[in-house]
Amino acid sequence: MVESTGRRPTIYSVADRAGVSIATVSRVLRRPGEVRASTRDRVLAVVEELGYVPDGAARSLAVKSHEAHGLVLPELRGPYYADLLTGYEQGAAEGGASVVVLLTHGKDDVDLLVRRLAGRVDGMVLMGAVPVSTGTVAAVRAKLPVLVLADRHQVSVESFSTENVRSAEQLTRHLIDVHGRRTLRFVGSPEFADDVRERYAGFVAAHEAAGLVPAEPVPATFREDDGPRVASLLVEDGLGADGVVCANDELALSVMQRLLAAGVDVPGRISVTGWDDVMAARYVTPGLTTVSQPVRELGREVAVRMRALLEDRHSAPEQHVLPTRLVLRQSCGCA
Amino acid sequence: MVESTGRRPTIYSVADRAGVSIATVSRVLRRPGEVRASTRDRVLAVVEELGYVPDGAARSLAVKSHEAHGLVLPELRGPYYADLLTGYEQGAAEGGASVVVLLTHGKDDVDLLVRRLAGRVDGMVLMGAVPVSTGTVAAVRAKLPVLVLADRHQVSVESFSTENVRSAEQLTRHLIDVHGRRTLRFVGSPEFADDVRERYAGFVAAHEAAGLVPAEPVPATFREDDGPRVASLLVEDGLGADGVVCANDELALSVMQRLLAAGVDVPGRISVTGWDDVMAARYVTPGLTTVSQPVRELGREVAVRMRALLEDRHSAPEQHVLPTRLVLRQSCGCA
DNA sequence: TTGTACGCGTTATCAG
DNA sequence: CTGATAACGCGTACAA
Repeated sequence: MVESTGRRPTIYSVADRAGVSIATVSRVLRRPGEVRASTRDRVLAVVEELGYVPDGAARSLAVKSHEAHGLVLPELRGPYYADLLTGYEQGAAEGGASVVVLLTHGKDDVDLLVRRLAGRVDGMVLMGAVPVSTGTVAAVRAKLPVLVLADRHQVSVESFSTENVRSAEQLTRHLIDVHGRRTLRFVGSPEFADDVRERYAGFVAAHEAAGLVPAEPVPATFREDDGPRVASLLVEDGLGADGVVCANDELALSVMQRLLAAGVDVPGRISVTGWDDVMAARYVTPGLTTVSQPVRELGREVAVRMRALLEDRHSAPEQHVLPTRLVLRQSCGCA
Repeated sequence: MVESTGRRPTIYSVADRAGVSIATVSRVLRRPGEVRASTRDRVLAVVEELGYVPDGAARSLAVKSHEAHGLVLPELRGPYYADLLTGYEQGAAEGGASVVVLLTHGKDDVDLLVRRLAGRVDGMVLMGAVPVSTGTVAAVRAKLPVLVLADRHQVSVESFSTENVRSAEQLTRHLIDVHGRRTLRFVGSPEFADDVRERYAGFVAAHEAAGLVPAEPVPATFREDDGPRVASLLVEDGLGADGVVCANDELALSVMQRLLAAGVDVPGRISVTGWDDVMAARYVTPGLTTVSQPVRELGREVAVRMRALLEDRHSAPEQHVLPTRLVLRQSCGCA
């Protein structure tokens, strides 16, 4: 086989030019110790000269590994997913794998894309909120290790998440016990995502523990846009509530801003809390009381676990839950 | 429970089970129209039954395309990179390509990783701020199309960026003309990144146009941590300055918070401006005056351009510059 | 309409 | 220490 006319040098081009076989070129790159120094230097010189880089696809085919993980997220707004990706990428990189990101928002053929992705990676991480059919998940699981995040609906599949119920209970309890709140509202749609469901469960638990009756949740997505609607709903309601537990910070910030704009005293008249501890939470006035999740660490741990799974595919599915941390600022009533 | 066996079905398994040749299986998947309906259905049934997904590596090898682009970023903090990635992923997906993300922060072998990545993708996007040697860039460029972002140092390589000089000049001018500021300071290290350099250039230009002498920049990275240092520096300085133009919002928010905490009136005594328009900018008090960049659109346009480059590799390098928008809030002195 | 056979670029085994 | 060669799984001329 002679040099192909293609512009990209192959292992054959290098071998030819260095006067060795392709086996030697491969060895020089993978196990330099097994090659005589003089030969090695000659080959490396040619590699450098030609700018040779092994083709990843061919390599993957030969070693039977894509050296890549798939990470499927709904979107990338807010710090949560970005931090997750950051942590995951680090953990994956430590194992020599790169990360292929698939964002599902705005795509109408998610199932197809996920299936296709399954053919290019060694393992796949699925955010619980991504709109993918159980059939597709099953098909992918049959091919490679799958880890699901922030969704523990199915116990059969291994999952990671941050603690929600107890944190939400602790937060709600704080509002009730420390700040004497009695008519709290929860903002967010529990049926929307598993973590919201758990946060509401904690909200309910705190009420029951205090002998109070929890109110029905005020439906809202994770978008800031819902803030105004919720805020005016609270105001029109004659402000029957004296505290608002929001499913995330975007919602909380937006609601709080509207309340303040309407002349409502926060936290004097009403407490507001969020979830996530975004950057804005510590810059607004009053500072937003919220819950901080170790998202970056979560991402890294997920990656590490994925690497372990790739080594030994027969370990039983585990359910991992990482602890969160309550961040008390001023919006709840704390000094 | 379905388990991943590690031995995935291949095109041969499907062909065998369906009683056809692999060519037919391949055709059914790629050009269904060329196959008789009955045969097609039989094959598809087996595909479904076995959960067959074509191996991406083998496919790439055969079609000579990785169907993937590389995106190399320093990190993922703040909304900039996340938005960029979001836009790019969308644009790439429209062309059927996935995105492999490489984060360089904290890695000490960036050049190696970038070279390796070059073997797994069809094109590569490099953020100007990533610490990669010119030699590596040259080597990668020899293999595949490379697009550089927010760095126009080398005209030979095609680049994308958002407008900096004129926007910074306009912003500075606003502080001078509208708010009567005379002793402005620029916070950020021009030598750190190309876009910071350009923003400082605009800062200088506005001064010259107004017959003022621009002060030397106050060195600072993009990190929030530098805020306190800069703020106390300004205060200790007897607050010789009546305005601070920061290289980005993180810096501005941090500086502003410290100034306010020290009892300094913002914007009464001193104006503060940022760059990027992060979420916190519209929630703080006073609202942060800043510059908004169409980052998402930028990402998408870069992806579209990359796809064009992949079609026709012989177009001359272009320098693309997207317009930005000045966002006036209260921290500059506006009502 | 369907099947055969070869090429894609690398790794790894086994002789030499 | 080095070389020849067989996989790896898929797409596709070319034949039938």
